[in-house]
Amino acid sequence: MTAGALPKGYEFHEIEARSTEFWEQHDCFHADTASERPPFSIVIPPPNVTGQLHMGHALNNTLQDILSRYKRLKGFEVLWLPGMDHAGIATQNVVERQLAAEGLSRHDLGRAPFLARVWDWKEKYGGIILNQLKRLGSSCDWKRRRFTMDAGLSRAVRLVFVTLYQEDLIYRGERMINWCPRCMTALANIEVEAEELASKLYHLRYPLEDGSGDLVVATTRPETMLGDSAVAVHPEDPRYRDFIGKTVVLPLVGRRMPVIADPYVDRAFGTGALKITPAHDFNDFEIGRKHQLEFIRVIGEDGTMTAAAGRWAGLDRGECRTRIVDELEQTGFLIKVEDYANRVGHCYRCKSVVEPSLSLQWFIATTPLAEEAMRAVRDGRTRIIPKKWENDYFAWMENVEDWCISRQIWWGHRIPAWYCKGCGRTIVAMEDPERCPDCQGQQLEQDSDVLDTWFSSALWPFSTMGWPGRTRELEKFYPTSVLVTGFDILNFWVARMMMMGLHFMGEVPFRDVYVHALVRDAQGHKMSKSKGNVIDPLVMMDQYGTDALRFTLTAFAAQGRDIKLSEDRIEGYRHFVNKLWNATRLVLMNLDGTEPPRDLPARLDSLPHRWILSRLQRVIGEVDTALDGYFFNQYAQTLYQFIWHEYCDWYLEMIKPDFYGDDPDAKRLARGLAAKVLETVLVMLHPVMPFVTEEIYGKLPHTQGLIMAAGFPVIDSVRIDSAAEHDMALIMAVVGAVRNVRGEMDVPPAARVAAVVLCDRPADRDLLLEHSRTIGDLARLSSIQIGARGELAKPKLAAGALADGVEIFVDLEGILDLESETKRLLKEIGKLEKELGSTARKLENAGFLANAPAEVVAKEREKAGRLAEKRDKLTAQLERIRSLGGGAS
RNA sequence: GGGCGGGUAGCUCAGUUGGGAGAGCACCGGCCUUACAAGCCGGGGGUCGCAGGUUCAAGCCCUGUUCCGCCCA
Repeated sequence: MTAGALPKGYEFHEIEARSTEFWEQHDCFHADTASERPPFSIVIPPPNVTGQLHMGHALNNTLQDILSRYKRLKGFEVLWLPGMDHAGIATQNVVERQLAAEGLSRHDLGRAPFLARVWDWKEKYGGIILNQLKRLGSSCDWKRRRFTMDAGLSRAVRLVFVTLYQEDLIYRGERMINWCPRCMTALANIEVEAEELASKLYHLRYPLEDGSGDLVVATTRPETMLGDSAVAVHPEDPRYRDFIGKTVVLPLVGRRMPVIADPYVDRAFGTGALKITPAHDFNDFEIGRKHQLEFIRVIGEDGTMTAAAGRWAGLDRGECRTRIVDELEQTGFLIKVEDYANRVGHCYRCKSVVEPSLSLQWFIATTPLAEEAMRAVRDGRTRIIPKKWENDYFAWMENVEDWCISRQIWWGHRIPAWYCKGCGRTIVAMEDPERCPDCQGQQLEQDSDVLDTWFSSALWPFSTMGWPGRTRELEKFYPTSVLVTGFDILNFWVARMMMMGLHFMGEVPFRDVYVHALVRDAQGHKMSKSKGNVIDPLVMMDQYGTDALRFTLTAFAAQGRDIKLSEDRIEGYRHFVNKLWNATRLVLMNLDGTEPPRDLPARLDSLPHRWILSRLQRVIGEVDTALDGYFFNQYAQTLYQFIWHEYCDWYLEMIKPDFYGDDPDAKRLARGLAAKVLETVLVMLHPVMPFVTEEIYGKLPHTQGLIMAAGFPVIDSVRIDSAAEHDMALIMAVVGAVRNVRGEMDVPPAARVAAVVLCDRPADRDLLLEHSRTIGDLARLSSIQIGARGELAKPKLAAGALADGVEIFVDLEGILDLESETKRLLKEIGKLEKELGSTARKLENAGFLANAPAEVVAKEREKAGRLAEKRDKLTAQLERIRSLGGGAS
């Protein structure tokens, strides 16, 4: 397809919509399990079914898309498997809020009708984020989309549960857990976020029963005193040695409690005496078990005080604290109150203060699973990139605690455990049991809890591919090639996938884990709705185009650093999209509807062509290195620099005369090469800017079909041409020198000036002579004379400049201001002197000459010579100007 | 208290084997030069947090120190 002129600006709205629809309709990203191509696979970190696309998703999926498209271009059979998780607590919350608006609770409906309602909601609103991902250009295999509550995945969940139970790796027991009184469910430790609060430290006096004195304890939670069953001191604390074994009387309550000794107590904290509430604190729980203390639950599931709290029963825990403090103060048991900053656990879903609580729950014994998961990273079966995150992974794995997997909600995978009312036996089975295998009783009651959402997410890499079936997907695409994710869920999710993958598949779930940064606002703050600093990716795509957004995120995705994003930057990169578009316009305009030759001559004579091809080969290499090593920012910067500042700024400018000239061969060559180089960079750019590249690619000659089917360019080492690069550098330097003079002297672009170029090296002189017309065009010269020193007369009133040993005089008769030219030369000479100084110091240093590699010394010598020559020439020019009456300074 | 990361131009950041401090944006000056004013050309600007050390040579390696951020207790 050959097209004429392109519209003047890139209209992304229509083009993006068209491409997205086309890709989807033609199943462009469907992975073929029968393909002979080598596999490359990614499973998406499943967004919540309740989710809306935010910048974190945009980054995460842009990076996955870059890898997917890159590998597709490289000839891999790519599977990028999309889907969502059911987000148990979050989704239930959403639907419960809807119900609340109708004045109903889920209990009013009952379990089955409530679940039906959640499914309804899911069907209606649950797919939003997937459409947003499509809009972002994500090249997922959409036909293979999965949901953690799908029948297949649910079966996998059940099999895993049953198997682990049979292996004694899942058990039910009464343990301390974190309880969210708002969500009314247990949480895993990892789901609790510690947040610093300005609170108080209350010093309470506990009198000894025998009247011989008092113990003062310090606590941030005075209401828990109602559940105290001991006071602990350090066994070696001389202050309290005599108290050990005695009995204290709990104020207000009157309970008699022992004073025990335990080395856990921190003598330096508070008073050194610690009240022990075994049912409401993790550490106290351990002490309580060790010393066989009484466990008294005074705070209930809904956050109100229980009957065990006596006359405070029914009060909210906060209210109770106020009342207790009042009463203690009135009765003289409150000694003092200090301000105290402490870290308090909050529910990561609803931000309520969690209540450590003794509770009967299901757990996974994680330690045995963690062993293998650590080994897999240690021996490199899975790499974590950047490597520093391995520390976090190991730190967590080494101290891993049993994972509480039961949740007291309804939306999720129901725990496949039944309790026999007859004999009390627990039955865990793949198929729902009808009678108890022990007593044959039919009074079976299923556990009402569901599993933690992360339980099913932990199976994602293989459950989505059809496990426990032995599918072709698993065969071809497991283990997956890479997992791309944020560090915030490294332990929530990645660590658990490692454990489950290794245990059930016998293989790691992914070869690489690429951990990317968080997207923050321009000030470096986390984006949050409450702060109002959220930049909505959908709005950005609307305003600047998806490619601009994607390119921005990529250009900033340096390993190990957070991304500080602002709208300005997105706008800035939209300019790049536009630049690319306009370069294409220029090329197409000059093709003039012709089909230039597809194949390039083996040998090219023209310098700009040789140069751009040589640079292109190097760029191909740099892009490969960058993407293979997950250096996304480098990938983006390399192409930006090459396209804008080499291809557009120099190459296209230099070949314009060929386009406009009469030489048919030169014209054909320029047309062919300009198009060829553009096509090549488009392919390389396609992974990050799928839309604009697809659109442009279709308009170039010789291209057929979609850009994603084009092969990724391969370095053609024959085209690497150091001589051409060297020659171009000289021409660029000469042009730059003239432009510098013009700029400094405020010569308007329209004014053409004459120049004399003096160059003693014959080879360079020939080169400049050969390209004198190009130099004249680029530097806007009216005439250019080139010769050896002494051969040509210098213009009378000229500004001089130097480039690589070449001396250039720009004739500024009528323009030159002697004073400002003097100033300019002095400035230049000053800069040279400074540089020369540091070089000279090195060369005078005997140690440097003796120890540095010969080539480094030679380089330094050469540099010193060059600088000195330059300085001398400029000084001579300065003398000339002064002799003409320039500034005396 | 422990661990990790960071401090480089006004801002945001590159700098992957130690050997001439870079980019983008912003800023200043000149331009509607027929792809692009969403553009072109030129320019100014840095004691690489601080102090030591290793080395002929340190933004880079080592030690200490300070500030900021995150994680854990």
